[in-house]
Amino acid sequence: MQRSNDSGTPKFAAIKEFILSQIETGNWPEHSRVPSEHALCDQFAVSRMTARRALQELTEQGVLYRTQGVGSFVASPKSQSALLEIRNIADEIQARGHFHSAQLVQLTSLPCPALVAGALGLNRNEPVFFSLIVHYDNQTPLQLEARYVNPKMVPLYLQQDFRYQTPHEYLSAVAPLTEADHIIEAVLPDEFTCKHLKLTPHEPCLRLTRRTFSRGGAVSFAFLTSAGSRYRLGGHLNISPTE
Amino acid sequence: MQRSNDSGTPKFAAIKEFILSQIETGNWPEHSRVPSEHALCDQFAVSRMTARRALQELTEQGVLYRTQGVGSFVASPKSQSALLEIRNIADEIQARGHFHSAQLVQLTSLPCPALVAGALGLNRNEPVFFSLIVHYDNQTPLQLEARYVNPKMVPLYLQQDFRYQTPHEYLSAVAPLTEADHIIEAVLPDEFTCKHLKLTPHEPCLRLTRRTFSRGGAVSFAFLTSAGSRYRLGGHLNISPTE
DNA sequence: CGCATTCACTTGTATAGACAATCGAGATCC
DNA sequence: GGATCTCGATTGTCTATACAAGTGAATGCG
Repeated sequence: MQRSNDSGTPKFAAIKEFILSQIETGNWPEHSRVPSEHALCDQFAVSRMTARRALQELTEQGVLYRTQGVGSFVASPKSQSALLEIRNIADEIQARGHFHSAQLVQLTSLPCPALVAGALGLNRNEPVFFSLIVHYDNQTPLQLEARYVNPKMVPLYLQQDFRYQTPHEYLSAVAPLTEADHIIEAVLPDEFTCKHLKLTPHEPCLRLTRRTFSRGGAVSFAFLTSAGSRYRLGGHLNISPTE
Repeated sequence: MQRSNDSGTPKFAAIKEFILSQIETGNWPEHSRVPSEHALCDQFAVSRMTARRALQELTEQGVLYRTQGVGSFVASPKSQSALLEIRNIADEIQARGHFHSAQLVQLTSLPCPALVAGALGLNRNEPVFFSLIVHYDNQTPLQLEARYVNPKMVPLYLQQDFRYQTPHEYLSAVAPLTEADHIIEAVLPDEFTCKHLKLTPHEPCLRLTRRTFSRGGAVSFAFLTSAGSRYRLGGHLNISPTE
């Protein structure tokens, strides 16, 4: 194929990355003008259709907005929720101007419970990695994250230090997310959850059960319990009751 | 512009509509093969780039899936939750093989509460339509739907009989959905909700607050409270805590 | 039979050019 | 000054073509 380099990266993808990097570093602030299709043609020595494709895809992802006869511009960062992005709780908390910290309660290998075995495609009692973390927003406990991880997909999971990097961050790096299941429930916290989130047993909680997949198969199965807070759902979603 | 007709419809859009119509009428069932780019070129007398664009956009919308070297195929209808589908609770219940019924508790015009006024872009105490409905799955109450509707967008709302047609069905018909906000919370039911959903005050509930828009502006603002059930979230979503 | 090779078909990336539609700014006219 | 016109810049649609890359089926060989 006609490629700008030997790394296998298509040219339009290289242009997208360039534009995204300019936005991320703050060089191109919100609502600032992005080079026109013609300018990108010159800059990257590509045809207009290729430059156009980069701008087009970024527009579909909500990174840019374009107006015929005027130009292309950087969109508001908040609408940049790409396709299968699952946000990192640390990023969320920092985006609100707060301080995120995490307390590692448990990090171990244990025999796989039946329910988890089914979800991750493992055999019952086969070893599975497990982490239990409390996420704090400033000094307030916000979320209890119980996560089972498939050792075949992520063999070095137990060696990580999750006080400095969330499991989500680490897993995103080693096993890029391709798919996810979600179930959301309203539950009352058990004694253990009450203790870690400093709740009373009558405060309702949202529990999000999330199973993530990467190219090779099921990666992790997580229970994210949050103190009765409100969550905004965005993106293209459908919501259906389960049996 | 080079156009296949004088209606102002671009050629690629005409091809998309053709493909969608074949799928909707059942002519092209799930997983069946869609004409190749080359075949569409001949059929519509367009260049390959134009035929390709139609297939491409339908793929991005989840209507088709394509594999290099193999072909393009009709995707599963369930993943056709494409852009902004919000399911109808009656359809959901019937999809589970159960019987849906609805009890109309209240249907009236009332002065707009402040919170609703902001959400719908109305003035405080200006009249707003309000409906309160209990949805049953077989004989079990499943969801309490409290909905405020913008009279400017849907002037005939109060004339409908919501025992036979859900508000969602009616609104979809008269004001096609273009956008929606969602907030999900875990709450304990108030006395009124307990009564209608036959709950005890200690059973946690999921409350989905949904604001819908059509082309002309905000259409409705609904509070959907469900007895502690589990909800499956699908589609491309992001979930973020609110302030 | 089992295996590798070849080949046709399909999708993916890219080019160079054309005309259409829209907008904004500057020039022109009254 | 204010309204109108023109024109350049920019994005939107489309063509015709080329080569790359993946798949699957047919073919040929040992």
